[in-house]
Amino acid sequence: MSTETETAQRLLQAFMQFKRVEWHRRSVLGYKPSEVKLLFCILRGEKTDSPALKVSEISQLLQVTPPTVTQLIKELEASGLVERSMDPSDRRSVRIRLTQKGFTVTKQARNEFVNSFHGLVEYLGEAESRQLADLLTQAFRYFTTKEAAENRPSVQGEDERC
Amino acid sequence: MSTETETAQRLLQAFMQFKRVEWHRRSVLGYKPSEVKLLFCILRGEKTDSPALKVSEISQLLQVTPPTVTQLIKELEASGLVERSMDPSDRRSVRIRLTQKGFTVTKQARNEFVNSFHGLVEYLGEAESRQLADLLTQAFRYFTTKEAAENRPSVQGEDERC
DNA sequence: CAATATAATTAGTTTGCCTAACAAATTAAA
DNA sequence: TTTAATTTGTTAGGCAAACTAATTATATTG
Repeated sequence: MSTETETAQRLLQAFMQFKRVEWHRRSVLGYKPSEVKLLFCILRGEKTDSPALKVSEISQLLQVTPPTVTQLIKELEASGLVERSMDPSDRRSVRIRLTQKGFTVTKQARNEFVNSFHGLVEYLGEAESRQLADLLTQAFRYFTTKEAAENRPSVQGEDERC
Repeated sequence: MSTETETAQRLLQAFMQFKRVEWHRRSVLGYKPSEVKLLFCILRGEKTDSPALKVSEISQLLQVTPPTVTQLIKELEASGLVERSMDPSDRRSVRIRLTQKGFTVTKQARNEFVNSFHGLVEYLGEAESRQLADLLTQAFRYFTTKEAAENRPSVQGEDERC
């Protein structure tokens, strides 16, 4: 077997085994992983001084369909972490922002996550960690462009993700 | 913010974005990803000259619970890709092996996968690909030992995976 | 203004996994 | 040697996270 094929198999193995890791599956502070991800996304969106994110924007950032976002927001609203508000300039749009409680919880969850990744950085070493982040990002690009090419021939743009 | 925290955040970002990549979600040859994974596992198990894998062994290799394996095997059996057979030396055990059709399909699916990873190796470069595989494996170890430590204090062994 | 397009939601489905409860077979104990 | 405990696999049922299709409300355009 060629060296390149062997490397390809090693990579495949590594990805398959890694996919099972539960760093993202565990609930944080009693909220579901998907909810936490949405909270992170909203927090990021609020950093900019533009108005709060719309459902459609969140959908693009998280790369999930609008119904998924609506569902998650309903849950988070019920928990009192986010608020809906109508956009007066386009009353079809719904702006989502964190409540005070939501802000606190999100920050807390973020801390937990970053801390656990602190551990990983210690384990791998600073330089290796950076390299891993870079390589993963490159691999991500490879797969997404490949998928895009396969699913929707000749479509460009919209590569912003959360 | 400290450099280490910044690196931790970069890693976190990289993982979160990568988690969404669909290299594993796409169905292959009309079979569900989870089914294909199981097929790979069985193929691996058959390489050794020991008897065909038992449900419990597959469960350990794939790191899923036995009911999950039973379910998948039921599907694969219905599609005629695998066969159950009783182990005469312990009639509780069920040995799983690929049918001729199953063997063909599995090989084909494997080729598809490896080919797509060929592309990744070309994209990243040989050396970088190897390093990515290594770093992912290390990260995998970090997370699994961490999880093990958190969930079941002081348990060792059984680190073989598929 | 009528037709069409867009934003969000509702309803229902799929995939992948889980836990709980159990039957059958095996092993250990009385 | 029955009885009790354990192991192996299965069934049943459920939950999380995503999807598609259809609906409602609002905007935009011919």
